[in-house]
Amino acid sequence: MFVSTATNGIDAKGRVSVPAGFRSNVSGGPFDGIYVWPSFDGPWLEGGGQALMDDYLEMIEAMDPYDEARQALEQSIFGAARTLSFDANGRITLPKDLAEHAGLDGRATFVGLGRRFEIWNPDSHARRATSARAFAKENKLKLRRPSRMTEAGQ
Amino acid sequence: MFVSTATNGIDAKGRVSVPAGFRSNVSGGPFDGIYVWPSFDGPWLEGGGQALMDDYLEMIEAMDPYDEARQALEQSIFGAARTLSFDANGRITLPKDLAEHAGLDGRATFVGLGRRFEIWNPDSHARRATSARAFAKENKLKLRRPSRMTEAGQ
DNA sequence: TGGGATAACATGGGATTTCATGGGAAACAA
DNA sequence: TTGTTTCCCATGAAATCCCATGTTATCCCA
Repeated sequence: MFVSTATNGIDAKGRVSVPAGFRSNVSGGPFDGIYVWPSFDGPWLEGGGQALMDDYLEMIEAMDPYDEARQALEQSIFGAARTLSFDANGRITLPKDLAEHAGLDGRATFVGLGRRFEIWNPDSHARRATSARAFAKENKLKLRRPSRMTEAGQ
Repeated sequence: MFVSTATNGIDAKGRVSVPAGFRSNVSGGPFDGIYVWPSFDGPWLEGGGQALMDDYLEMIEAMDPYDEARQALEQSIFGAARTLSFDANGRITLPKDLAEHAGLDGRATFVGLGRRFEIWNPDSHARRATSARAFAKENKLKLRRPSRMTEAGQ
């Protein structure tokens, strides 16, 4: 599971260390790296490991092949994603266009979100974290165990 | 899995490099190349590796022998597909009629879509990608985990 | 429980390989 | 022949690998 938040430097070659906890979360499979793509919701990046992409593929393939929403999601997730593999020290090289989309300049903040994670400009993330806390406080009652929601049917 | 988008040049001989990530995705089998056919949905090409064709074959064979839809699919996919093998440098030679169908002129954009990929005219693809992003943003809620879709109350 | 030893992590820079691309020669077809 | 296709080699740019280093966290043992 991706948890916690860490900010690492981006060097002149565009390389940035992926937090060690994130790395151990995706290790084990044949692909030693992560998938990253621009969020279509705003100026940050979305990411995950092979397992997340497999989930997305399954979800998308459950949709009707000629559903416009399916084609848009395929394009915006799989078409936009990059496979970024780790070097010997656990770094990835962030492509310029991705760094640009997220407004990254020298530093990147990795935010663990369970099954996936996000990469933010540190300043933008600080602002967003503040409002997210307020929002979480207002909505804390929505936190329910999934099993509770399905008990009747299972 | 086919992911990410890349644009490569088509030279005077009709040769175009297949993105390295796509190549490694189809390597391993006896056929070192890809299958490509004109989309019956619009001016672009569809493609995939041996695994995709095997999947299509299985799906089609599950249909009734004289189902009109089956015959249309057989004709449009297996009948129209070409086997394009890689040269020593990972290029394929695009047949003229395929390039024409997709309006390719000097450059070709490969778009990874998970199990399959598409080949586009770069300009057409740029337009499509823009509208797809907007559409994906509006329809992201259609992405549901399959198990959740069967829950009572949803 | 202190404090030194050890390992893990993040970072920097140079060397090497891969990748995309171009063109020529040889095999083949019409 | 003439045009086409396949194979082979060359090249520049970009991505990747490899080694070195400081700093922090963890371990171990008295």
